[in-house]
Amino acid sequence: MPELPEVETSRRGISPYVVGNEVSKVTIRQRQLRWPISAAISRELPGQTIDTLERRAKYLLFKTATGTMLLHLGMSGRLCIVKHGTPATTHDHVDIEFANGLLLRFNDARRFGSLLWARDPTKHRLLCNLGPEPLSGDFDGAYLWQRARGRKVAIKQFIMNANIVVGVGNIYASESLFRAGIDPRRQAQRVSRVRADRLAATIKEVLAEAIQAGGTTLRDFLGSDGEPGYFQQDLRVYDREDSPCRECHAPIRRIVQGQRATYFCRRCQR
DNA sequence: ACTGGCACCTGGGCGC
DNA sequence: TGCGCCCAGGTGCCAG
Repeated sequence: MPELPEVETSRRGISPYVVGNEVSKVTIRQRQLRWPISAAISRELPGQTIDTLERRAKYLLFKTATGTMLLHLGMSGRLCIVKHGTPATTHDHVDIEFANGLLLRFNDARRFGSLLWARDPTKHRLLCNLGPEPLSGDFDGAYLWQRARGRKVAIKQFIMNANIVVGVGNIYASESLFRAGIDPRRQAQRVSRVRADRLAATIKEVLAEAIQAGGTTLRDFLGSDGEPGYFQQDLRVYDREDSPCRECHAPIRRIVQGQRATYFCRRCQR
């Protein structure tokens, strides 16, 4: 589920039901996520209004008058909006109830997600060292190329490093490298200035397209359905091992880099 | 300062 | 049908 486009899709989906509403109750069924859920969540949140719902990297930021709730979906986290009294099922770890009769439910089978409290999120240890947002003006080829000086790590792992740029997950790393025609194994420092421009552009393009596609799944958010998203049909290499490249028909290869699967076309990517 | 490897956790799919 | 194995969209932390 949660790459940056999915997190952004979730943000847009739940925003209308959350922003401007008062929290009436917090129910925590499973406190042990990636880190224990901050005790401050159930202490601070009830009685407060969610003023804004923002996203930084793959974190959702629920801002209130006294602080911010940070929510990360990890690998398997999902959010849905349901009515009060809707029975919880397996892995429904947290409910944030609102005075309007609805509640925000957090479900996370693998429990790699997290729910934390911060007075000032910009100073939080998990957020303060993050790289720029990929869709912002702060991220471009010049920046990417500059940061890659002296870096021998493979370009795929380099763009997945959140200190360099946030939000490029395993799927979109492969997809943007394919579109840029760059071999994922190439050392970061060996990507030319011109191709760094190209790569920054394809990262923005792929993420923007995926948000667009994810946006089409927003409709039945209230129904709490797990939403598949439509970007899957636009994937050119991810999860397509041995299938023909859509450009040259050579078989798509699967390799492992940093214990993660990488998919690419040997002929199209150099 | 970089890099690679491990850790956290559950569930689905596959081969036998 | 059951069991063992591998894989999964993230990312902080550790040792070298």
